[in-house]
Amino acid sequence: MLDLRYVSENLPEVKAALLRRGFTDAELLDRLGRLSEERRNLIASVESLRQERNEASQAMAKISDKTSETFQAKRDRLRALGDEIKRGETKQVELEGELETILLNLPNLPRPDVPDGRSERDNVEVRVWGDQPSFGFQPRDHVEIGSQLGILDFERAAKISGSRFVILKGLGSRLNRALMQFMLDVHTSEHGYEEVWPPVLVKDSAMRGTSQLPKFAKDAFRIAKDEEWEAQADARGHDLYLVPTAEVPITNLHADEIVAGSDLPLAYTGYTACFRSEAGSYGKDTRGMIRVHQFDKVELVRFCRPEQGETQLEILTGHAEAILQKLGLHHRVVELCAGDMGFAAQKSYDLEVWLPAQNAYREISSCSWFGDFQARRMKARFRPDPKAKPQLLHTLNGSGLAIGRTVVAILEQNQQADGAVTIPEVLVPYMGGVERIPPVS
RNA sequence: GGAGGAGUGGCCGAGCGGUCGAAGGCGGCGGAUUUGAAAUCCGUUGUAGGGGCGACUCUACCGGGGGUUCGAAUCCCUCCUCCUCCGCCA
Repeated sequence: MLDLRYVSENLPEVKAALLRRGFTDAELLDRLGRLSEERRNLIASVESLRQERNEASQAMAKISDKTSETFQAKRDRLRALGDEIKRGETKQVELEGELETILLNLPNLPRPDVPDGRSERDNVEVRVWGDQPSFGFQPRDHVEIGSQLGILDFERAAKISGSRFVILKGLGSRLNRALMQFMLDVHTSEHGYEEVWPPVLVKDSAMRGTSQLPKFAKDAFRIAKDEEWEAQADARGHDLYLVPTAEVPITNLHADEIVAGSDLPLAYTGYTACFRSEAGSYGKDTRGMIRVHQFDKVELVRFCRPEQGETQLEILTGHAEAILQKLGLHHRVVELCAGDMGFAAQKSYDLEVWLPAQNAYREISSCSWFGDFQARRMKARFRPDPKAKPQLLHTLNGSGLAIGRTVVAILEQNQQADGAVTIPEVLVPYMGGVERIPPVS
């Protein structure tokens, strides 16, 4: 959420910045400006009425004879004053509700250094790591490889849960588990993150804190979705969302808190299953496990002082990238253009891993710096030093990494002519010594 | 699911319907004392919004919301959360 005061006082700049990311509703911003002005005037008048009432009320307390005519007269006058205050308060609640609705639907402002652009085609390649693996044969895609090795089962997943689900089996399941362990181990013991195992069902306030709500409700799975179910008395207390990413519960760790400046930066890593409805992605990546309703991910979350944000983003991106490097997976880093960034981000890097069967780089991690955008929604603050006033934190997060897509990349990049897949060396200990998933004869 | 109990400032804990933003303690910060530290003493210490260049000032906030009242931390209603016991359960 943007700062109301900042937006009201800098309308032209805000319009220009939002335009860069394709937000063209200038009228909405003008309306916000008018409402903000109205609110300010209203507050001034209501407060002076309240002051008048407070002073008069105190005088009332000093009148000993509560039945006297003067007391009665004053009381009647104050009753009218009280009504007037109430009307003003009601109006204020209305205005602030409208303002909040607008603010909750405004995306973050891209940093000035974020490149212009409308879509992912305009993203800027920052660096490429490793070489494209070359095969002496036509590389197959992970669906083919996984099905043949008996480690991925899409048919049975569809039977049980529908489309866009996958079942991992045998060494495939083990690989998934090994990756989770490996990533968490690296981030905790080498990168200094504190490990967190959070709930995967969260309240709407948490979803609002990190900006999945209110704008992207269609993308999330919600418990108590239909009205009939919701109407049941038993359903109360279960209005929860399945997390689309561990970012939600982990970032909200410090919602409504004031942390000590001396504790910053804070760094957390955690694994969760992630659930996404993939609304509006019909026909996109329907094959395989690139885009499924449920996947596993290890997430990195950092909290810092505003002035640390820029550096922290580089650090966090490096931590995510280190996983790809240790796994020996060819990939590149791109900086997202203004038009391709997520709603809450003010600057983002994507890590894209090479998928030979698609002859393309595909996103495997997105690392973002949100400024105080999420912190304002969450009321997550820090005290710069013990005497100072609290300030909004800056938040960052990134996948470290999406495990499903990592499995895909390993299968595709490490496939052998005989149909086997080699296990990256760093994972072998986590695989109980298994060095390759053998071909089925 | 059943039965009880409780929600006050960073924490603990008082609080007659009216000078209560709220006693006291702890913690934090500043200072005195000390060679240094501990102990002790003194002072200070919430958040948000509005106005003012500023010193400053006004308003709101005692789990959330609503109500009664001239006036609510204090009375009423309601919701939420937490704790204890019983039942069920991985």
